[in-house]
Amino acid sequence: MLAAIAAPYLDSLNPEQRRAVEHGVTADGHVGAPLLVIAGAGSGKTNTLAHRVAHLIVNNADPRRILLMTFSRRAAAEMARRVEHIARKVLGDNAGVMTDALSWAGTFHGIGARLLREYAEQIGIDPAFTIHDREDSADLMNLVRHELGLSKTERRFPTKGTCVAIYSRCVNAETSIEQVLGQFFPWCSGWSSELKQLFAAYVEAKQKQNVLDYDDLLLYWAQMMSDAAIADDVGSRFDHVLVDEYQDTNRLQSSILLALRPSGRGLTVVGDDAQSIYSFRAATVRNILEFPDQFKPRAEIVTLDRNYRSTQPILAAANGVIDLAKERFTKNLWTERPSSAKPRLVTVRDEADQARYIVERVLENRESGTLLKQQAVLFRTSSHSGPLEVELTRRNIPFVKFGGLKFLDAAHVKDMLALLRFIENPRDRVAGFRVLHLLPGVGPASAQRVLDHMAETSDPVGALCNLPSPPRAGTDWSAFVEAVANLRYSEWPADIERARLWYEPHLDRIHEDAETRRADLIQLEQIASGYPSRERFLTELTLDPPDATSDQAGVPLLDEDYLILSTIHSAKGQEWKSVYMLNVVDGCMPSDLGAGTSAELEEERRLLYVGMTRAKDDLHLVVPQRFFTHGQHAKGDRHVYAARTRFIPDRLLGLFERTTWPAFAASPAARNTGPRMDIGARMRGMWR
DNA sequence: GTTTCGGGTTTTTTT
DNA sequence: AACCCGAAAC
Repeated sequence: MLAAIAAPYLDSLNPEQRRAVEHGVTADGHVGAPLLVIAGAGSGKTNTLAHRVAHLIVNNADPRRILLMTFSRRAAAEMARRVEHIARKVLGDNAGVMTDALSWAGTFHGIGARLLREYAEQIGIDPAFTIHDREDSADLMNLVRHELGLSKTERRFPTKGTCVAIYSRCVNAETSIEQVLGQFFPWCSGWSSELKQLFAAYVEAKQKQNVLDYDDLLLYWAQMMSDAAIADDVGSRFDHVLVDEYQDTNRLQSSILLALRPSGRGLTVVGDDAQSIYSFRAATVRNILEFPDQFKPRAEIVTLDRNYRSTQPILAAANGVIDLAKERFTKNLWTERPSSAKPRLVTVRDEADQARYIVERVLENRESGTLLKQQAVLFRTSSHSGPLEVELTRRNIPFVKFGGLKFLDAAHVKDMLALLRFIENPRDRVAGFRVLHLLPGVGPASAQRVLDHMAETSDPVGALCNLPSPPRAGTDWSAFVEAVANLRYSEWPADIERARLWYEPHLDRIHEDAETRRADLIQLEQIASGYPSRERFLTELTLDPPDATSDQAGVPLLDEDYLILSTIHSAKGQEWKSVYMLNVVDGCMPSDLGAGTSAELEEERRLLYVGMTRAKDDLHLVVPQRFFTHGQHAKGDRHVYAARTRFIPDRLLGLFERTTWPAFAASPAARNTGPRMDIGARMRGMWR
């Protein structure tokens, strides 16, 4: 066994990081025993993983045979960039060539899609499948539900979204309907036989239409691996498999991993049990906890508990929060970054003051040299940032928002994508339905007839061309057929412009604000021109949608400065100099929807922990006391009083600096702006 | 058959 | 408040 090349680039690492990087690496291509890295928040996890990959490459591992799975494609790209940077120190200019060959870096879903297209023939599927996102899946579920007559039951049947959620959890958690219903959807437990029937029909519909949903990308991959010959073939393509954010993977993903490397040799997983926040997606922290014992000999465990990100007071507060968790975590973080400034727990009157407080602090920071980009506002739920967005717009402060509504969720963007998908895969009924619906005079019945006709033949587009116009579609029909026929054979990326030209009249007719929407479509066209083919564009856009929205139509230019707004979920893995957390009150954190079971509550606690540990120097938790209620009882200035989050009980208060803002309103009762408490509203609220 | 209107229900986070 | 579904009007 050849000793590994020990290079000076490892000198910057601490002993534990170095162990994680060097574990099982030798210069002769030997593949080491499995490795689990427990990497706390801010412990240099990404850096360590990047060093490990670089170290493998420097020691003659073939980068084309390294599989690197990350949580998002953005994380994969960042990893590749860092690997090249590190490898360059040793390999010089060759490093670029080597790391470009790091072509198997992406998400589980992305890698799955790629492998499935490649192995399509062997497993009997058409490689030209299209991929349904969550909303498409719900739409198809709805169509199927309708066909089965489950939409007009005596008792109300679960909504399409709920059906998809149940289905998805069964698949991803590898458990039965009964178990899933009992544990997570108790109000639907009377429907288990109907749901089974529905899911069977749903699966059949997907197959007929040659579409896969998100879950299928994992499920088909896992199933494919149950064939020994294929599993061998796929497994033998890779010498090393590395998985990041392993705490947020589900059972299905761990099955895939195990099938890929049954012995665990060459396998590295990295994660933090204290940061698991995706259990709503069936992720389970048991994956990471049980990982070592899946193999014999056991996997090596390396724990990174030194935090390089946050100051000591910030870390102390975050540790205080997570210490109150029901289960003990595998480590406690420590730091050597002293500071006298405790994180602030700021009480403000209402959400408007909360927005003003943050804007003031943000501008103050910018005055003293902290770019907007180095500051972030985090929140539990996308809509929480509404009042702040209004204030930022009013004061002309640019911002980019991550999480929540996506560019691709806009109806007009979906329309365009549906048309392209329909061209790509004419059997995709959800896409076809959506496109046909755009034609005036065409409703569900006509659309269904057209799609049925197409489904019967081996040449669906040909059938479409020969079909008579539905009764009331008029001249729009021939324009549509012509557009489809032309697009079928046109060249990428020219077809997207053609598609837009066909769509624009409909856009004008359907939407009042056609002008702003048109700008989105032009932007979509620009995004599209960056992809080599229609198939790649559709696949990658579905699996990795651009996740930012901003006050401007497009994403701001890279050199511009802007404030970051993000859901805590989307803030995963990131860090900022200053972090502000909105609505640190019970009902928002924990979300009152997520406070049902104890497990859900614990996850909400970890969510607060994840948010707090994003901060390097400066952390503000803002607690508005009063919320104007919206929704059903949105009349007049009805409001409710909120309490500080239960995750920061009195005994943790010493870890924070408590302030009230604005400063002169030391006690809310001292304000003469109205009664402190609307006791009548509270009493009435008890019975709603 | 399609569109529009009204009443009842839902409720977050995302690949 | 937004959404979904069913029923009446076009």
